[in-house]
Amino acid sequence: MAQALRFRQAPSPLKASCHQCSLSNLCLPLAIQDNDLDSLEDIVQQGRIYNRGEHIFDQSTQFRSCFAVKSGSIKTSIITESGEEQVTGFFMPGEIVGLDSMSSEAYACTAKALERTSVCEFPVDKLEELTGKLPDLQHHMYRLMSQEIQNSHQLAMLLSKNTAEERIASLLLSLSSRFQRRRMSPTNFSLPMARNDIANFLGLAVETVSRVFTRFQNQGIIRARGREVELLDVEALQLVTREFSRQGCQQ
Amino acid sequence: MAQALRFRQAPSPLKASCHQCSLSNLCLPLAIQDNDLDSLEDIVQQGRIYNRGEHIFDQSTQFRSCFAVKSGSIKTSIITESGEEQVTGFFMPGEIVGLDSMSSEAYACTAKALERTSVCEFPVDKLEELTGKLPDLQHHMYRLMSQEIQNSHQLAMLLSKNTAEERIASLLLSLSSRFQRRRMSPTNFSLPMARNDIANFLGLAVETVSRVFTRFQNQGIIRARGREVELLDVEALQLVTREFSRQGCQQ
DNA sequence: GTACCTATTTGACTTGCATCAATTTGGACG
DNA sequence: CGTCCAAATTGATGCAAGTCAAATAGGTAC
Repeated sequence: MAQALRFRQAPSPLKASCHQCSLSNLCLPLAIQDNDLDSLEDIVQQGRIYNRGEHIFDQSTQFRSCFAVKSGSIKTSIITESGEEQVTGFFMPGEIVGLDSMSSEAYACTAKALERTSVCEFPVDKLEELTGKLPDLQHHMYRLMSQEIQNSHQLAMLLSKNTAEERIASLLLSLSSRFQRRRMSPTNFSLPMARNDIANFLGLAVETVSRVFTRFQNQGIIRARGREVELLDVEALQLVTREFSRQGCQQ
Repeated sequence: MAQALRFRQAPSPLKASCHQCSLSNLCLPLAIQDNDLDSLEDIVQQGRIYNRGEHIFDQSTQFRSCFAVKSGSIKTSIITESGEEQVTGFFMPGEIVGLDSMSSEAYACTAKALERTSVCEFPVDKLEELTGKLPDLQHHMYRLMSQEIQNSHQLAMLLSKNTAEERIASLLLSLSSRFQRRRMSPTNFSLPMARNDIANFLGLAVETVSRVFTRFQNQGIIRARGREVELLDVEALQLVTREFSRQGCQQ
């Protein structure tokens, strides 16, 4: 049984240490027993560090691996034949990127570091092999993928039914709860992405995003300076996200 | 080796026969070897027949099974706390419903028969057990779920970037190719869903859907009488879906 | 066939957000 | 510290699609 007394020496450069990772309660290790963690470590590769703007992988190149974000953040986007970009998601530490590519030989999207970002790499062939052996891990993979389907449905709903204000309030609250999961302040954080990415993701024009930010600010709901955001009135934000169901509310 | 001479007698009422199913090249059997088909048959239950409007399962009830459509068609939708409905998908024979619920104890959406519909039921606990034993089947599950993520991203893109005409053209073409996969006419089919469902799915008002249909009809691109649709000019439809990337095209 | 209800279509009007245009802010770098 | 370029903001205007309202068509039960 491989547990206890592990020396704090540096791991071999290509092998990640899930045992020591602070994200083990969010990432894949979350799913499995301590004594199976070694077999996960065996297949995980410590990815390199990416600077802002660098691509972790590119749409249409050969699909090899999924990636867990260790630090920093990633945006994924699809490029259409006509060259339009659609941002499909933002990924923060502990979250897994690349699950949407498991249906094909090629990556279905491009993943780009929004800031200085480090990742762990899971080669899919080995990952599939391992999930065949560890039912808990397999179950977790199903959960993750299913969760991503649900997220995407939520996004679709947001895009098809909600106003600009509601979309932005939802995004802020989503980020807030994701920061909170990592035991960071849920009301005081720095947006990893540009206004442009927010706009694209939410199906809005940049100008609209900017206007809504200032409107929220004037209403005293948030305080925003550049990418620094403070949520002053979370309840008000939550109210905004459900606003569209109001019936005859003036103001 | 279980193949050849199978008598055409009725299968036991609760057990489905994947061997004899005409959809075996679309559905789960697609993924696995002939000699593993028996183990799939062992866990599949022949579902009952649902009349139009009946629910196959309901959001927030205990998640037990995924379902393959045998005949007919199904729409899935999410109901928000405020009672709004968002249609998240349409499922035709050979397609699998319920994959978005595998992350939770409860169904993430409601599945409703759009017409007289029969299904096969895959209890998830047994399905997970089986995919642990059959790597090909596991791989196929990953593919299916990943494909559903991609579909949903495509939908999000459609909703956030495309006009009403483009959205409807896309839907018609999607249905067309799905009919074609089943060796039915890709240009002459009957819509399983009401205008209302189309509108909801595509984030439009019913009136807009109706107007676009008549506009397409006046342009000679389609012929539509109620739910009966004939695609008269598929190329024109494809052109419409890419229209938004035009630069300075008048008419 | 007639009555009734729902789905669909058509028309007139309104509006939220995109688009276009012009500043202002902010970060990177010599 | 000033220069330069990209990001963000603010203002003015137009339009695609929503909303409201009414007519028509389809489908089902009696």
